Formats: sequence, structure tokens, C-alpha cells
Amino acid sequence: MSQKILLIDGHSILNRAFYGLPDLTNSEGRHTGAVYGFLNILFRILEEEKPDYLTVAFDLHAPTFRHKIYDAYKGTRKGMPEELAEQVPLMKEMLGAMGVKIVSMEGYEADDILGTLARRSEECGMDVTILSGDRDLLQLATEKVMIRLPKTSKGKTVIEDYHAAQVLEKYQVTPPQIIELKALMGDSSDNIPGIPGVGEKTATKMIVEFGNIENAYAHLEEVKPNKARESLRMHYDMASLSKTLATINTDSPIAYAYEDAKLGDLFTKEAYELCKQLDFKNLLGRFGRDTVTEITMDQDFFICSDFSGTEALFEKAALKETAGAALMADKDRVYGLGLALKEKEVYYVPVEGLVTGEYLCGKLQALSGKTIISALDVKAILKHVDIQKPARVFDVGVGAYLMNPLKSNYTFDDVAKEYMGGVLLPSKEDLLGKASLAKAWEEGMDGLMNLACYMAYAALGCMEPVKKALQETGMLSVYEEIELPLVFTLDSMEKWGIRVKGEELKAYGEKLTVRIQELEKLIYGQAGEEFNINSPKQLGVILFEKMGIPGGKKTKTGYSTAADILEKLAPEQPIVNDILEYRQLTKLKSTYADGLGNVIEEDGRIHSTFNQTITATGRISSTEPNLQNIPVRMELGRLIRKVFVPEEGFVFVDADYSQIELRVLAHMSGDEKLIQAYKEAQDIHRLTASQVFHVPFEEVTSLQRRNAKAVNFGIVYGISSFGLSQDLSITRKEAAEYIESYFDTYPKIKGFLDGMVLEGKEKGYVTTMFGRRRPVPELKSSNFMQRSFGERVAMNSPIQGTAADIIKIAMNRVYGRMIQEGLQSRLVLQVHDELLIETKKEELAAVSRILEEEMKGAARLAVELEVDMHEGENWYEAK
DNA sequence: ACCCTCACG
DNA sequence: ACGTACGTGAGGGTC
Repeated sequence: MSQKILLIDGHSILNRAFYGLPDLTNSEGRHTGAVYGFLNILFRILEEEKPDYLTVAFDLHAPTFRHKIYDAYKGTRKGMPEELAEQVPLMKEMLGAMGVKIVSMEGYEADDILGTLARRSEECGMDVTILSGDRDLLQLATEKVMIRLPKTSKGKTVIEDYHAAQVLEKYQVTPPQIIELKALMGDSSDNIPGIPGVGEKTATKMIVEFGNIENAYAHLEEVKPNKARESLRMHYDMASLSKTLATINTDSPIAYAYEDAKLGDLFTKEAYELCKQLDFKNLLGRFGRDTVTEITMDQDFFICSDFSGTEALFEKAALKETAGAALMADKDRVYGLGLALKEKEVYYVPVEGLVTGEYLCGKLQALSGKTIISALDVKAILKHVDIQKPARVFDVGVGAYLMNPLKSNYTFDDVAKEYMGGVLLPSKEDLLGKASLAKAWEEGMDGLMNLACYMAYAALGCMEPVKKALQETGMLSVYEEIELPLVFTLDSMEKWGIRVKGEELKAYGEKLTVRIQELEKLIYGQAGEEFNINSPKQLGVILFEKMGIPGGKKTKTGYSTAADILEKLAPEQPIVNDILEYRQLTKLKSTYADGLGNVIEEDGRIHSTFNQTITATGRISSTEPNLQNIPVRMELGRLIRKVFVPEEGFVFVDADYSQIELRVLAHMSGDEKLIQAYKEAQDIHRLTASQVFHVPFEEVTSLQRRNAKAVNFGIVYGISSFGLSQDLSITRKEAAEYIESYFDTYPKIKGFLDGMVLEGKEKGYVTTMFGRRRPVPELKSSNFMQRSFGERVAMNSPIQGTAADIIKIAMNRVYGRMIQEGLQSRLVLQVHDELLIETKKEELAAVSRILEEEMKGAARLAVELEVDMHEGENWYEAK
């Protein structure tokens, strides 16, 4: 078996990764997306190729031999955006850390190095793979030299492979003739002149016929068409020059020893640290456990395993102002407690003998009366420890989330790295592997103690830095007045859960099954065969190939069969309607009927988790199950809400804000006309239609109202004519006219939205009324798509985020007042602009009053906050 | 693991 | 020229 070498065109791959993939920034604000993309493609290719040697070639700034013969030559180092340029040294550093051989050479481009090394290696009998984003490299392809060109096709990286045969197949010419093509066509990116009036088609024809430019010139009279012939006659010299420029030098004087390029273990300690520094969390898993030598502070960890020692520990802790705590517990058991009193004084108390879980939780509760408890996830502690006051705790996770809501998690090792001067702590995975707490406990793993201690250590160590960061960014008030109290509100909602009638849910599911089976038969009958209707792939083939419905194709993997597409394509086809109904029913069955049925707990209630550190805008999210997307828009789905019921003696009171986001927009923009509109209108969309389309209020048609409503939504989403045109099935031009007309009607809104984008660009983030921030790094992107996305985000986030702030404030106040007034009613759900209270019947009046006062009074806006309230024996009725 | 589809605000 | 509305989570299919 012959040896194999992988040669990589460094700049070209980095460039490709930069433009093809979303940009990333690490916690220090360094741009890292291109490096990340490069590494991903590198690992992928390495796995596929398993080469023996690896070398990456980079261009230098210095001029090359091509500049000497042609002043205007640009080469590959032309204007590069700063975000990319700064990643070049970073990439080299990373490759260096991985022990990868890097080659550059003055006077030559990376292409020449690659060409030269490819030839040499081939002569040694090796197989060669060249990875590049540049098609010019195709001239190097032979039977033994394969060129691999990664392409981004609809968001996914696909790689085109070329040996000489594939070049011939695709371009009708041999690899060396690729040079001829380029010399004829020119290349604007390198500023290779080429011949005017000759494009790909003509060039290919000419080379297929004559073999090369010289021969074509020799048979000039036979060259067709006339235009090309005359152009070649006039510019033959230029073509020759272009050919020289386009030819990759395969005989460059490079000093190169294969020994240096032998592929070793890339996953070195240096590389690990660099990946960690750059926040390449996903890559860290590739590093072997033995590489991961973390700082060990085990010597500062003390185990406290007897009762009197534990008593003494808590006495000592009570003298401190603050302590870091990490409760090792899952849903039904407590395993131990990590307690950090000082940086070098961290204790682990396992549950053992007299030190029971309840005892430990009781001690922690008592401690919270004396000492501020800092933890990474306070809500998790509240599940076992009854702490009453937000002021007694600090939630590092929530604080870190406010500082940067874009991160995917806020684990202790993460926040420690960010807020404790870059310290690298072992992650939970490092310490426990894939074992659960229960498993680790059973096996008596040291990891459990270390995990508890590291977590407590991080919780203590991060508290002040996070607090300081919040203060410096003006977010301490959001933290103290909204988010921290909300931890307690959400905890209460999770603990209460919501009662669900399992039997009725089951019956509902069975009813669905009957109809689903009917539809299945109907669909199979029309299709003429049985297939999996839930498989978009199979369905696409049936609809667009077998049944010949025109207009298919859409997604990267095949045909789109999404409901809106099918409705547009074939609204009349009976099978389409059956499929859509089938989809609707199977969704209701699997996600809701079965899905919810599976998570009803022994108390007959569903206890969702409300996550406070997930969304970019400040909303909360709901998981396992998600109770924020229970059907409501379609009647059949809406019926599910009938199984959500209050316990005996209670009713539901549901209160939702009316158009809170639009009201927030009216307030934040200060647009008098919209504010006035809200003061007058019972139907804001109709009034908008009247004002935007210049028709009397009474004469607004339902279509005009619908359009105005869509524009109102669009404004909140960060309007674009394309998006609006999609939504309304109108042309882009018409959509643009609507928008323009809207901005004419409400002039300050445009100013406000533009101002948000501008502010986002200047500061790097946008803010809500209450000071919550959302970074918008996409605004700086050189990629049009990403930048546009950033602009929409900059317009939407302050609005959505402010609405989220307002309802959070309302929740806290409603929760607080119900306790304060000694009510038994409780908040059980929040659905972004809606609160659901399980209300004791006797407390109906009090709860209604509280909801109305606290929801309306949560913020003082230039327009009233209106609240619609309903009560009922179940959620369906109360909505 | 990732995509598609679809449920909600 | 680029190819989208903003924010989520879950289930099923596919590789």
C-alpha cells in the first residue's frame, strides 16, 4: 500500500470557511469562525483520507515571481476583511499547536508550493490529496493526485473530488488544459487579463478543438466565432502572459523534509488549551482523556464525612459573608454538598450515616440566613432547599446569561474560565465521564467529590466578578429586580406543575388514531402504494415524481413538502389535503396526546421546566414538556386544552397582554401617531389599515386589515420586503410599498428601528427598556445574509426583550402578592404574553384584581398595557 | 447528529 | 448577487 500525503491550501480553506459559515467570536471577542470551520473540514478530511503526511501551505505578503512579470497581478492576498485577517495568525498558531507542518516561501504562492510538493510526492510513488477552495488547482490533477474542493451547498459542506478523469468529465479538458482555459477567460480575482469577449463556453470549445492556445493561434482562420478569432489575433500576447501567470509552478525550490510532515497526534495539550481559549467546545471532545491535564486543586479540597465535622463546618461557614455551594442532587435524591468558604478551602460533604440529605438541606437553608449562598443554578438548589428570599442567594448562571445570552450553556468550567481569569477547570464530563450522579454515587467515584468542590469553588469565585460585570454594564438592576426574583417564581411554578386528565388525554389520542388510519388508507390508495407518509423524502418522491405534481425542489436534501409549499403547489389535489390533515393529526397524537401523557407524574400533574438562560432575547423557555406550544390556533388541536384542569375547588384564570410587542414599539419609538392610535382604537390593525391605505376606518376591507396586521407583525420582526411578500403572497415591490407607506404614516418608527441598527453596529449590542442586552455580532459580518439577519435582530430584540422583561416583572409581582395576601392560588404557566393562575374559587376576585393590577402596572408606557382575562374549568375555557 | 416539519408567542 | 421574516422545543426520519 502506497503512502499518502494530504496537502492543504491554507488561505483558500480559511477564506472559504470565513465566507461560507457563520462567524463566531469567543468570550474575548476574537473572531474564530473561520478557524473553527477550517478545523472541522480538516478533521473530516483526515478521517476520510487517513494520510501519512500532512502539510498546510500559506501565502506570504511578499510579491511573487508573477508580480515581477505582470505589475497588475493580484494573487491571493487581496483586500481581506479584518475579521478574517486576524484569524490567519490564529490558524497558524492552532496548526503549530497541533504539530502540523506549515510551509510558506517568499516569491511563491501557496499554489506553487502545493504543486511542487504534489509532483515530488507523486514521483516518490505516493498518493496525493490536495484540499483547496480554488478551482485553479485542478490543473494539478493526475491519476495519483486528487484535488478536493469543498463547496457550501445550502448550508452544508459537500466536497467535490477530482482526479484527472473527473476534470475531463466535468470540463471536457485535461488538467493541464485548465491553464489554457484560464488564460483565455481571464480571472478577475487574480487580475489575470485573459482575452476580451471569451468566456467559458468559447474557451472550452477552442481548447477541445485545438488543444492549446498556441495551436489555436497557428490555426487562427479556423477559430470560431469571428469575435473570438479577432480577439485572439489582437490579444495573443496577453493570452501568453496570462498562461504564464496561471501556470502553477511545480518545481519551486522549497526545502522540505517529509519527516517534519509526518502526521502525528494532533490532539496535543497545547491544542486543547487553545481550543478551550477559543471556546471551541465541540472540538474538545476529540481530545483524549490523557491529554486533558487540568489544573488540579484536589489538595485544596477537604472531605467532611462525619457528623460533628459537618456541624463544625457549617458553624464556620456561618461566619463568612458568602459561600459557594453546589448541591449534588437529582430529582429525587441528594448525594452530597460542595461548600467553598475561601479559594483554598473547599469542602465536600457526602450524604452518609447521620448526614442525611434532609439534614444537609436543612443546614444549607439555615446557613442561607447568615451567609449569602452563591451557586451556579439556584433553582436546582431550591428544589431541595427551602430558601425564601432572593437576597440570600447569588445565581452565577443567571448573571452570566445576562452578560451574554448567546451562549449555549453556563456550566461551572465555562463561567470560571470567563470570570476567574481564564482558569481551566475540568468539566463535569472530564470528572464523571458519561455517568449520571446516581451512577457516580453508586460507584463511589472520586469524581463526585471533585465535581462538587470545583462547582462550589467556581460559584464562590465567580460571584464578585459577575456582579461587577453586571454593575459595569448597567444590568445589575435587571438581575436583582427581575431575574433573581424570577428564579423563585419559576421554581414555584415548576413545583406546582399543572393538573392534566390522563384518561381524557388518552381518549383524545384514540380518537385521533381512528381518523389517522382512515387517512392512511386514503393516501395509500391515491398514491397507488404504501409508504411512510411521515418521511419527507418518500413523500417527495410520491408527490413530485410518481404523481407528477409540478414545481418540486426546495431544500438541500430534496423536495420540500412543508404545508405552505404543498398548499401553494396543489391546493386542489385531494391527496395533498389528506396529507396535510394526516400530518396535523399525527403531530397532535405524537407530540401532545402521547407526549404529554408520558410526562404526567404521580401527583396527576405535569411539571415542566422553565428555563431562564436559554433565549437570546430574554424570554423564558419551557421543556420536558414544552407547555408554551400547546395548540390553540386550530380547533381540533385547541381541544387538548380541555385536559388541562385545576384541582377541585379551583378554577383557571388566564390573563394575556393584548399586543404587548406593538405597544412596546409605540412606547419605545415615541411615535405620536401610533400612540394616539392605541388611545383610540379598539382594533389596532383596522386603524393601521385605515391610516396606511388612506381609507376611512369603517371602509377598511378585511384584506386591508389582514395586510396591515401582517405589516404590524413584520415591523416587530425587523421588516424586510422579502419577508412580508412571502407572508402575504404578494410581490416584493408591493411589499416594499406597504412598508414605505407604513413608515410614512408612523415616521418615528422608522427612526427608532434605524436607530437600533445603528446603535447595535456601534456598541455591538442592543438593549431593552430595562437595560437587558443582546449582543449582535452578525452586524459586523461581511456576509450580506448574516448582516441582514443582524439588522433584523437589532430591530426585534429590544421589542421582544422589553415585552419579556415586562411579563417577568408582572410574574414576580403576582407571585409575591399571592403569597403576601396569603392566597392558596398559584401561578402555573407563562406563555410569553399570558399567565395562567390556578385559582381557589373563593379567591377569584382577589386573583383577578392582582392580575389586572400587576400586569398592567408592570411598566409605565406611553400607551396602556391592556390585559384580557378569562376564567374557566379548564384551559380551553379560560383562554 | 442533523434535517424537516410544525406547535406556540 | 446574496436568499429571509423574530423567538422557541419536540418528534420522526435519515445517515
